Amino acid sequence: MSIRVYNTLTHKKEPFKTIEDKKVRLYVCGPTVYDNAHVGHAMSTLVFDIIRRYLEYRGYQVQHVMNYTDVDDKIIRRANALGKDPQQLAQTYIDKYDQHLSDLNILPATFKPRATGEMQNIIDFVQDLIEKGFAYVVDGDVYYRVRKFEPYGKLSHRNVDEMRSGARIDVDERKEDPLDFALWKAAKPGEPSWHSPWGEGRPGWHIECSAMSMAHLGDQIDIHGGGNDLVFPHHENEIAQSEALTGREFATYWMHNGMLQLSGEKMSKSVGNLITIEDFLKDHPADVLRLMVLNSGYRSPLTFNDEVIEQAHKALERLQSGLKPDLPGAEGAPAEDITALSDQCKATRSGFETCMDDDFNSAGALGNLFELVRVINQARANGATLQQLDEAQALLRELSSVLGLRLENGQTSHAADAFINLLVELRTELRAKKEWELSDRIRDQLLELGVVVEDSVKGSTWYWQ
RNA sequence: GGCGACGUGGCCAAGCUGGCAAGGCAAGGGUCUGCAAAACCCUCAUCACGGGUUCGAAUCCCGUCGUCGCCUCCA
Repeated sequence: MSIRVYNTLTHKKEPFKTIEDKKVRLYVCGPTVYDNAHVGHAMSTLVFDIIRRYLEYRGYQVQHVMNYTDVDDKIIRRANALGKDPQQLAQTYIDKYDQHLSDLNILPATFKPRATGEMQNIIDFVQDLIEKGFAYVVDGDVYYRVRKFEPYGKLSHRNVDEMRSGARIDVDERKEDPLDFALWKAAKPGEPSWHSPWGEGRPGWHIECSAMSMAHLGDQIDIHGGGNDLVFPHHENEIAQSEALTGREFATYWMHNGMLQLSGEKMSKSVGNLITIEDFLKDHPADVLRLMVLNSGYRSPLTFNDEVIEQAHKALERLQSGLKPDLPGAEGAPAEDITALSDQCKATRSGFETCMDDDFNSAGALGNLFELVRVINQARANGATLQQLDEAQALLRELSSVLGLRLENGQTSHAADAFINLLVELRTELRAKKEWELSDRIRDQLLELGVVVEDSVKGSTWYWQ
C-alpha cells in the first residue's frame, strides 16, 4: 500500500519516498504573466492540485510552491506594445490568475513567490555559480557553462554532443559554447533592471525557479512539476544550476503533465488556438474542466473539443445524481440493497486508493466513484431513506473533494427556497386535479429559472440546476 | 534529422511488472410515468497492422504505418 510515481528522470514508476517522513516539498512551475491564461495552463495547475490533494488525503503535509515569472522578455515586449509599465502589466495578470485559481477550486500554494521579489536570492545564486566555475560573465551578461556540468541532459535524455547539431538558433559569438544559457541579462535602455555585481540587469528565466525553490523549500525537494514542454531546456537547466551549486540531487521526482490538445495540436500562444480560462468559465462550471482532466491520465495529451466538454458536463451530472435526496415517500430499501451499499463503500474507497496510489490514476479512481453512484441510485430507486444513503453519500462527497470536485451547483443562497416549495406544492395540487397544462407551465418556467422539478408517483422533488 | 510518448467499441478513456476488456458520454430496447425529465434494468469491443516469445498477450520483444510532444518562448 504505497504510492508509486512516474519519474521523468528514470522513465519509470517508482515507490514514493519523501526526504522527510510524511512531508512533501512540491515545486510547480507557474505561468509567465504577460497575457490571459488559457485552459492549458489550467490543466497543469489542476493536475498538481489533484496530486497535492491526494497526498494530503494520504497524510502528507505538503509544502507547495508555485512561482510567478513576472520579469521576462515577453512581458517587456507586451508592455511596450501596450504602452504600459511592465510591472503593472504583470500585476494585472497575477491578480487575474489568482482569481482563476480560486474559481477552479485550486488550493492556494503555501508560497507564491515572484521573481522580482527574490532578486537577492537570484543574484547570490548566480554569484555562487560564478565562484564555483559554472558560470562566466561577458559584457554584463552571465552564462551557465553547460559542458562543465557532467550530467547535463539526464532529465531530457539527450546528450550534449547530439544537441550541438540541433542548436541552430543565432549563435552568440560571445558565449563559450552555443549550449550555454543566460543566467543574467544586461539591461537594455528602458528595461526594468536591478543592481548586480555585473551591472544593471535582470535574471534569466531558468535561474528564477532554481533560486525560488531553494529559498522556500531548501536544497532538495521531493517533487518538481510542470508541463512536459518544460522538460527541455527549462527543467534540465534548473537541474544544472541547482546541482552545480549544492552538489546534491535537486529533486527526487520530476513529474510532467501532458499538453492539452485543441483540434489535434497543443494549445499555445504561438499556434494561436487559445481558449482562455475566463472564456471557458463563462460557459461551464469549473468542475467540468476538472472532470476532463481527471478523466484522462495526467501524462497523456488531453483532447479538448466541444464534444468532450459536453460529455464531461453529463458525467458531472451523473456524479451529482448520487447526491440527490431520497424519493418522496421513501419507506426504506430492502436489506440486500443496504448490504450492497455498505459493501460498495468499502470497495469504492479501496479501489479509489489503489488507483490513485498508482501514479495518481484519476480516471480509474473516477470509475470507482461512478460505481458508487450506481449503487446509491439503485438503493434510492428501491426506496432507501436519506439515513440509509448517508454513509455512501458522505463517502461520495469525501472522495470527490479529494479530487477537488465541488459537485455543487454554486447556489449559495436559500432565500428563494420557501417560494419554490410553495410553487411545487401548489403544482402538486394542480396535478391532483389533472390540470396538466398549468402544472407543465410551472415546471417549464421553473426550469428556465434553473430549478429542475422531478415527478414521481408519490410526489415531486426539485433542485437547483 | 535526433530524442521521447502514444495508437483500446461512434466519442472520451482505465487496464500494460501476461490469465475471463473498468467507467463516463452517445445509441437501441425495457420498467416507472398524464406527459416530460430523472432513476433503474438489458444490449453494444478481442485492444493500429505484421511477425515473435509463452500453456496463455491489449499487456513482453522486433518491424511497419499513423498521431502527438520536445529539440526555439511555452503549463
